[in-house]
Amino acid sequence: MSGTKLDQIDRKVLEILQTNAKITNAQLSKEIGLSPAPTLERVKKLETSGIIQSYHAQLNRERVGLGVTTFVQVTLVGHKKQVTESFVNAVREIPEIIECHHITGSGDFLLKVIARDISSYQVLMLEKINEIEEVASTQTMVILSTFKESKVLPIP
Amino acid sequence: MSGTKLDQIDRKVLEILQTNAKITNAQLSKEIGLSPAPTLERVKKLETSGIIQSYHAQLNRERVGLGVTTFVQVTLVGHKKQVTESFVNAVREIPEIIECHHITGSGDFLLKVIARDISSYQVLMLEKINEIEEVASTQTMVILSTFKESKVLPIP
DNA sequence: ACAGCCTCCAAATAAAATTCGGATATTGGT
DNA sequence: ACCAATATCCGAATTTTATTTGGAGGCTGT
Repeated sequence: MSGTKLDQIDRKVLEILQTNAKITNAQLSKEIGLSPAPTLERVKKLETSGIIQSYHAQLNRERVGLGVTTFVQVTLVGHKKQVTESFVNAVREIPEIIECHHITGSGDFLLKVIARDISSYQVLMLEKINEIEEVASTQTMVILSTFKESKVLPIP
Repeated sequence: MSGTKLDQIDRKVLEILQTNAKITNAQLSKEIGLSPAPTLERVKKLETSGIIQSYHAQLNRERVGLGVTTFVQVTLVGHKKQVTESFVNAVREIPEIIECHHITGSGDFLLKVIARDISSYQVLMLEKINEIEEVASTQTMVILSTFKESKVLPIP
C-alpha cells in the first residue's frame, strides 16, 4: 500500500484542507492541478489512512462569550502512575480544560483552560481544578492577546 | 438582527460542527430536530455573523512526520512597543511556530512549536528562534504526551 | 518488451446543498 | 388582548456537488 508516503500533491492537499476544510472537491482539484476523480481518491485515502483525523469548525471565542483563555502549569502531589491517572480522569470531566499535556520542565502538566471572564475563571480554579485531589499547586498564565494561531502544520 | 443571540438549537449546532464539521446538512437537521432548510439557514447565519470563523482538517502529527511539540516561554529584551512588534513579525515568518500568545506571569510570550524530532527542534531553536534579536531568553517545555485536546468549546 | 500496478481522466449517476413559496409561530406596540 | 411586523419553519423543486464507473496512459521490475 502506498498509503504511507506523501508526494508533493498530497502535501498540497493537506495544506489546503488544513486552511479551509470546506473547499469543494472541484475547487480543490483545480488548485492541485488534477481532475475531480483522482483528487477525491487522494482525500479519501488520506482520511482512511488516518493522516487526516477529523474536521472541526473553529468559533470566535469572544462571540460565544468565552473571553478568557489561560495556560495553567500544574504540579501534582506525586509522580506515581496512580496519581497521574486519577488526575487525568478528573481533567477529562472538566469541559473548560480543552488541552492537557504532560510536559518536561517545572511543573508536571500544562493545561489550556477557557472561561467566560476572569471571575468565572477564578470560580473554575477554586471549585474545580484546585479541588482535584492530586493537584499540589498551580500557576496560571493569562493570555493577554494572541498574535498567531495557525491551524496549518509545516509538513516536512 | 437576531444574529447575536444564540438559542439552545444554535448551541447544539455549534457543538456538533466543532466535533464534526463534515456532517451533512440532512444529518445535522435530524440531530437538532429541524428540517434541512432552516438548519442550513442557521448554519449560514452563524458563518456570516462570524461566530463560526472557519473549518479546518486536523492531521495526525506523528503520521506526517512531526513527532515533537513544545511550549516555549520567551522573555524579550525589553517591553517597548517596538520590541514586541518586531518579535511578532519574526514569529509570523516561522511556520513551525503555530501559536504565539502574549501572557502574564514569568516570561512575556508563550509559543507552541512543532518539529520533526528533537534534533530538528534543537536546530530550529538555535538557528531561528534564539536568533530573533528581541529574544533575551527562552525556556522550553517538551510535550511528553497529550491526554486531552478538545476542539469543542464549552459554550456558556 | 511486457505483465502488474498505479494514477489519471471524462462522463454518467447518485447524493447533497440550496432555493422558493407559503404556512405557522413570536414579538412588540397599542 | 389584539394586530401588524418579523422571524422561523416546512415540503418540494432546482441546482450544485460528490461519487462511481470504465478505460487510457505510464511506471516498475523482470
